[in-house]
Amino acid sequence: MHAMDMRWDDLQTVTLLVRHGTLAGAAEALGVNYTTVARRIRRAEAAFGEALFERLADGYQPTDASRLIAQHGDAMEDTEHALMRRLKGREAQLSGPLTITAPQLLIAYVLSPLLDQFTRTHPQIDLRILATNELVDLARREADVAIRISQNPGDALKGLRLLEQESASFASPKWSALLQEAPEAMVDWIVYDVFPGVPKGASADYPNQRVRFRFDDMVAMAGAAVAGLGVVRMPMFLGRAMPGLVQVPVLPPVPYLDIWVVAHADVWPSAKVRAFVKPLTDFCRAERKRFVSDK
Amino acid sequence: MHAMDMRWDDLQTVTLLVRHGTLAGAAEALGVNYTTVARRIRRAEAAFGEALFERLADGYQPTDASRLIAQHGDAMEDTEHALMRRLKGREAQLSGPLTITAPQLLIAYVLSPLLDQFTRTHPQIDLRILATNELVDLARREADVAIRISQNPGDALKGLRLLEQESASFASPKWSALLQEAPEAMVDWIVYDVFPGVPKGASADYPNQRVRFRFDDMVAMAGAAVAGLGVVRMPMFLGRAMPGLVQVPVLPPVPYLDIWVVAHADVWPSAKVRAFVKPLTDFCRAERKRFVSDK
DNA sequence: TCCATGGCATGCATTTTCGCATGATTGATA
DNA sequence: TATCAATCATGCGAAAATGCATGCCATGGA
Repeated sequence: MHAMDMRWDDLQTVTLLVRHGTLAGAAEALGVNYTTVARRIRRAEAAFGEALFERLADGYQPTDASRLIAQHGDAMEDTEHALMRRLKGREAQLSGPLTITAPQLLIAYVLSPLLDQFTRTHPQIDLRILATNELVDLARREADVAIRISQNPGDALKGLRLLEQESASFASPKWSALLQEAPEAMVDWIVYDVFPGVPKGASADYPNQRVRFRFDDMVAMAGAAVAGLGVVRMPMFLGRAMPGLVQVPVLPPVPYLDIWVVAHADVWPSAKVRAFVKPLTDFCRAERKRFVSDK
Repeated sequence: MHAMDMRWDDLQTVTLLVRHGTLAGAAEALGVNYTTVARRIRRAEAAFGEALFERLADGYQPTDASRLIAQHGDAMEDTEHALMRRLKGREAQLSGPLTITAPQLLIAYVLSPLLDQFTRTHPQIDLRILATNELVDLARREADVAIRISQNPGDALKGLRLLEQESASFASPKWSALLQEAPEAMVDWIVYDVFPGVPKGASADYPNQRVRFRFDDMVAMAGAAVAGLGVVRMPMFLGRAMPGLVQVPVLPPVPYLDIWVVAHADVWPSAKVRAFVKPLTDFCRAERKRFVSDK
């Protein structure tokens, strides 16, 4: 290690190559050609006077030295993300990008009109929507705002509870008719992977119940229910909104996870976030009845 | 703030420009031409979509945004320094640069033979010596090893106490003769800025003492003493080694600050540091008598 | 008032960096 | 076993970044 003339760009490149393991992976993360990554690595190795990777057929294998670099590079990256969040939070203008994330089904069946309205009100804001059930990392600025179905906002996040909601059992009209005629018949459940087993609180009027399918995706479950494969526990709003489904009394309405809007505390004050959250809360207040059973 | 395509090099450049205030200053710190700094700043401003500096006649004045960037850039720099220390500490080979710092006078009158020997033993090590009384920042790797005159090694540093030493009063032979003949005559002190006032513990045999000069530099004080301007309290080793000075009994030998060799804990294990510290301790043990009064 | 100094902007030539195309190697797959 | 996909190395021309020289402006002192 002689010159020690280290560029921060090269530190970042080493860090990403350790993280991804291949030139192509690191290059994509950096938004450059993979040849560039290879050359920066060579330059870094020259600067340190020490090999940082073993070149193997299936990628670059980090050495102890490069792992040490990556460890510190990760810390530098965390600081960079903190900076970017702070800068985002300072923004006052209602223009430029705003990335939000929400569960696909909430967007598809509930939020679309709000998003339509929002982009009309703020044509200068470039709204990007991540419709996914994955937990996107707000600290790393994968999104600015998240609408989440959970019991609390989470670490280092600020947020508001938008809605309380209930879930109930839904199925095809055919199933509905069958249940009415023959309550003692076997009830086939289609359940969510994360809540395996027959839902708790099922009515005693239906003595025979079993789990027939376990899915990892609610879109697919709803489709299966429409196709008549069984009964699905789902949020009220979804069962009511999906054509081809009707509520069935196997599982009476029970409280379900709340719906929150959250952002990193650094980003929360940003004008664009404020401009999004305000109409969102109004919208949810107006739509509240769709989420709970009629009383 | 739109593209947000931020390079770490540019973050570093913004940070240094905030720190130094002028293009030339930041450029020197980066080792590039100042035009390059100006261009990187323009690029960063384009990336953020926001001005980061006010161009004034006497330099670049940071805005709130660039101060925020610099704050995080400083943190990233700290991480970089930590990395460099760790890498330095891992080094096993006895070649390449090693930077040490010690007080000028200690080098000039005591350590030179050791340094001579060290470079003969390790010709592959490129030894750089910062002879200064300034506290160089070992955390920022301004030096790898420091020899310091103080009571303890300091934060986050590892070290060994090399020597205990005493100080006493020294003056020119002329003063020495005068003091012997006329103890009641006025004794002129030349004192160190950091210890203003007549040194504590001065002998009662000399009733008339005053501070005649206050200096900020021991080299100059010693020179003034040789020139006969007064009496100086200085470490034993120095008074004994300086031609033209003799010890005078105004201030009997009293304990003085210890001499330590220290390094950052991350750097301490490095082979080169080990190779330097070992002969240094041996050398100091052999020279110990020069630092205390004959008993 | 004039000049020296320190700081910055701009245009041009050079150096460095980068992306693309090609070819080689490895490991998995049909 | 043959093929395909993924990965890396290398050479070449394009693009970007850099350094240098020149000129401008403000400030402060002689």
